[in-house]
Amino acid sequence: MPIEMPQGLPFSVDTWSPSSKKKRHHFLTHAHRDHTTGIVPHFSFPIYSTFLTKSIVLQQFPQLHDSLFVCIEVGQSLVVKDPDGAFTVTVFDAHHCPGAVMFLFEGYFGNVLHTGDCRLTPECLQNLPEKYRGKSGKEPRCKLDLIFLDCTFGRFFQQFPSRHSSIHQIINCIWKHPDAPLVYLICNLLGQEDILQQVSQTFGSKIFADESKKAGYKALELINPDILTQDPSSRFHLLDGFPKLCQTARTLLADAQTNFLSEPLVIRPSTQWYVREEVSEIWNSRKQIISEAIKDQHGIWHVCYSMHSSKEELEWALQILAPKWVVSTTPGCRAMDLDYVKRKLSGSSLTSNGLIWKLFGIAEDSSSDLDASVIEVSCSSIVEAPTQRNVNPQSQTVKVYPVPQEMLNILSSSNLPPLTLFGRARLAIEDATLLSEEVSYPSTENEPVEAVGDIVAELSIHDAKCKLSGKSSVNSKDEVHFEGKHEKFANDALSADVNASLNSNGTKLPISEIKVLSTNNNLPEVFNSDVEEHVHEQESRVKEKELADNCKDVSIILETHVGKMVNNDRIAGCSNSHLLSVGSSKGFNDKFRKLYRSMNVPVPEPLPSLVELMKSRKRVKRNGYF
DNA sequence: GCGATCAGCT
DNA sequence: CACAGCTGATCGC
Repeated sequence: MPIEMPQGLPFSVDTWSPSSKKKRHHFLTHAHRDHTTGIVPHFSFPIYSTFLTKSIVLQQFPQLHDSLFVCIEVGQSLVVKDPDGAFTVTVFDAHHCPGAVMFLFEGYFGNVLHTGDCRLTPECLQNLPEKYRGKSGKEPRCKLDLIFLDCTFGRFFQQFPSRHSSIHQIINCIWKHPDAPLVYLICNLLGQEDILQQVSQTFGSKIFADESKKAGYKALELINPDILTQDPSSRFHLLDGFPKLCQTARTLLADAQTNFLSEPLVIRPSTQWYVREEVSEIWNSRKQIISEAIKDQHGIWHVCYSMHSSKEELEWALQILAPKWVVSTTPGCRAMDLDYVKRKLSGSSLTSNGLIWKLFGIAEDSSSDLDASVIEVSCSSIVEAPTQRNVNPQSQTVKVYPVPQEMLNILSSSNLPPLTLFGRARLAIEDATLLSEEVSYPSTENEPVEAVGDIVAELSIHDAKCKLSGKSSVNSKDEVHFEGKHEKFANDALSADVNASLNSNGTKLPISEIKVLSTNNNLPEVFNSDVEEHVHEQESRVKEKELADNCKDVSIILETHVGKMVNNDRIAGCSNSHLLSVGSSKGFNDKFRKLYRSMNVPVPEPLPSLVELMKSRKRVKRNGYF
């Protein structure tokens, strides 16, 4: 659940509302629906995202136009020019779902990392610039001023298996049930493609996906079309988790019984079942790592598959990054549950961090006494979701640790919307005066912005007289003019919005000028000595590089005003470049061994039925010879 | 009628 | 409390 950025930041991340539309730059971390809610009525140029995220979003919302997006890939940096000062944004893999990234912003506002939704694995952290990572218990050379952190499971103590391990558990579950004639996989979320790919690869079979339920796996068709089949005789079926999964599972099992068939397998890779109180309590009391699939009373096999970090992973990441300030991007003030945040607050170093006050639009004034007592801050959900009905402003109260006196004054003066320290930035930026506010920010104590990555492009945003012209391509350094009745635009919705912007902004619209400054291959360094991880890292680099190459010249993106740019081949080529040929028996054993080695797990025993078959073949041979 | 928003469900 | 996403009800234009 994304949150609005504080008024001191010139950009929005994953929010599409009238207030975030007033920001000058818009970033999209990934294409899950809860991060694109409102994008159709409240989009605004430019939207920065990866090529893959853009492609999925355009598929979901055909009303949007390709030219709204500026593609930026993992490992790349952009220098974005802004009236308040240029800032650099660098993109890192968020290990959440295909196309999902974290954004690191470095500029006059300080150094801000927005994780989007993420699984902050060691590998994920290693990709961040070295200066922001503390090593061997030491603090990093350069501290992040602020992290917007995905605290979805910040209250969940249970360790999550790695995604590799989760997929292995699924494969093992199937392996252990050779008699199951059908295997139903509830995997139609963006982010579960790896499961289907690995299952398909391991068992040498494509996965049946019902054409009538196409809406559920549209993104999958874009990312891994090769592993799907329309042939219902496949042993593997994609199953929709909705509606009433328990009932569906029971029906499938009962049908098999009626027809004297072996039980089918219904496998649900998800974290949801494990985080339910009754289940999580059992796991916590057992102090066991979730290492295999579990069957519930409905006959559904659950595998813990998480696209978000556990509390443990978050604590570990914060220890490494040692940020000055943490804001949860998830509701419920969950950053407050993190030990790092609690320690930080009790350390009461808040007054020294004037930069943060400015970001949140709070003047740093004379009285800087610290009130060492614990205070209660009203944490009304009405600010978080102003459009929600039936909300009780008094419903939530959180404990906050020592807080500066001026903060107390501000909170009690009540002319500002409630703000939860460290819990959640929830600032209704209703008065858009922030853009015109003359606030001079001190330069950060940190070193000057440095560009990291493959491509450094410069983007300058300025107000340009808006003429609609029929130009279908834009060269870099060209100013973009719009003229007349926008007949060259293939998409009516965009055109409508251009008109809307013209009206509301008095014929002015911010236009970007993009200039590619340089290209180099300085991808972020890797310092881990673990060879396996390093190899994996290299593979994902190759993938990233391929994607990056596809978007090398940022101006290309702007040249695609007309016609759709959703290029299935290109995307398929990227994601499947390392895919083994499905269904091929040639060199199967080797590939299996490689697959399992790559997952760092023992190679499983062959299927009992296969062993039986091999034995019988040997018997036949023997009988033939003698 | 259409689109936005929300509750409910898994 | 608790993924992400779908469906259907409701509201407002």
